[in-house]
Amino acid sequence: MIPAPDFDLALTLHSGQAFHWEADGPGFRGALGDVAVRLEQRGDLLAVEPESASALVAHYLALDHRMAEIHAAFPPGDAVLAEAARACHGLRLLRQPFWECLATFITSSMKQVAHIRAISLELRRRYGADLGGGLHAYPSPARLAALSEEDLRSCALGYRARNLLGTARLLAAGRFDPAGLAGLTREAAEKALRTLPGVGPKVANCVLLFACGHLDAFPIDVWIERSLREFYFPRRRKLTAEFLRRFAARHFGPQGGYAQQYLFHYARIVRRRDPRRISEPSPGPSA
DNA sequence: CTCCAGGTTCCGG
DNA sequence: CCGGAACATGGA
Repeated sequence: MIPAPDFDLALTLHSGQAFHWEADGPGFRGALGDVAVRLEQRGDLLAVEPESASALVAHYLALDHRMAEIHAAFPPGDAVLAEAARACHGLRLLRQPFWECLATFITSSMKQVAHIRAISLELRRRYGADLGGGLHAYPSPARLAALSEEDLRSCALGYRARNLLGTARLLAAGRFDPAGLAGLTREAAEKALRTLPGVGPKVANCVLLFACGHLDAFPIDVWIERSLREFYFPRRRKLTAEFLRRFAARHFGPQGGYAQQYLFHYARIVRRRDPRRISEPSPGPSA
């Protein structure tokens, strides 16, 4: 048992950061890197099996993030963000292993969350180390690099197969060193990541936020774009990616990553409740 | 059947 | 620099 105040395990594991956790009764099972663990929340405590993985789990779940300070740094007058943050109480930005985060988000483009999950689990099952109990580690760059594009396409990867394979081969060959990102600024790290095939601004920022600890990273996907458009710029004709990026950095500040994750998840919650609440990108009351 | 999904890349103006 | 289109697959 480890202390986990202001934390919501189910919310965190279902917030679209990692895609491989499986419900197991009131708890969850999954691979944390190459360690199989079971997690179960009991109030402000977290039961971890095996107990020897407790420190690993606490780090992965970012239980040390000081949420009060993070929320205090949000723009004071932003009622939308305050509402989203309230709805997402207990959500943490994970510290995921670099490679599986990068790889899963390369496979995420133009895919629903359920599809990303299916692809991730299939890659693990076929090519990942068997951890017992039906759990598998994410296959290493070297393992994937040895496969053919056809192997990957048969995991329902579609056109993403080429990108995943290309990136896996660059890492396996030592032509791209993840450790080299550690000392870089967010901007420099993003630039380096974007040299990889299948990694554009969105995927790069996901990796920076969910794996590299850059809490100012702000991935802009279709959901965030809709939210920003609807809540912050309902009357503006066109919103370029660059404009939104600058706005987010200025408005949400150094903890923008948390704001982003709250807005992302909130938009999806609201949409489930009422599909018309978050509108399509088409502007204007002409309908 | 049509539309869309946590985008990236390439191409023509 | 900008808008558009191609890219695979499956669920709603």
